[in-house]
Amino acid sequence: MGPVIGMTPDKRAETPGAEKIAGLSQIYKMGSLPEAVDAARPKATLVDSESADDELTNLNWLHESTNLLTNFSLGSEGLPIVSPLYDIEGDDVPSFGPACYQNAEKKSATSKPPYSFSLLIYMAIEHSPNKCLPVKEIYSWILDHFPYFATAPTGWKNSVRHNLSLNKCFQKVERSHGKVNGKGSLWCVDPEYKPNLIQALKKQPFSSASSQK
DNA sequence: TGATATTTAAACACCT
DNA sequence: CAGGTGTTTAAATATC
Repeated sequence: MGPVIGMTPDKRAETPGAEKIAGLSQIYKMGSLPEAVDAARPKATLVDSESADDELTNLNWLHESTNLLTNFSLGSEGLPIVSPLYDIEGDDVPSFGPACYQNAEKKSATSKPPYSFSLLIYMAIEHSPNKCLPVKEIYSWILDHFPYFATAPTGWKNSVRHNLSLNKCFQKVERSHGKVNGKGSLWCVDPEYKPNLIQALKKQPFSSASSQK
């Protein structure tokens, strides 16, 4: 049978800037492709146990973001200067300017954020204190920062999960001992692909919207 | 125009 | 058993 008979066509109509991303597609080709991907991954040294889940609403950066707003720097052309703060090479570099989405955040209050799900997930994970998040927390992060999803149809969670499973950028880390909360695994960003994601983020046209299409 | 990415929907298996 | 989680397939559409 064929359900899925075309999603409401009007959906497309209202996602102006959001579509332009194609970020990953590009990086997939230009970036240093997978190769050693399964070779050695840091495994994300799982957090000890739970300190992760607790804090996740921590939003430390959020505090700053208030200021960031002011601090926010748009590229000369409106490109999201995502990072004067981190290097693509520094594998750690925790700070990523939340400022970038701060902006998007506002616009996406009612409209779809200009980021693909992969990017959304990436941001959520990167902001967690331990760089690892269970799906549930990913949902929360997205909801917190992109209220659009609060009212969006429920399918987006499915999409998030779909992305986690499908996208090589994300790796699952099982909570081996003790299954702590007993709920699912933690997800983190494959360091190998991180640069790619960052690239994609940089490319976000923000909401150059208004003229796409 | 074809290839690839993204999004969305849905079915299913597994686990708690 | 129900609900959440994770995987997979499929189709429509956008972008390169």
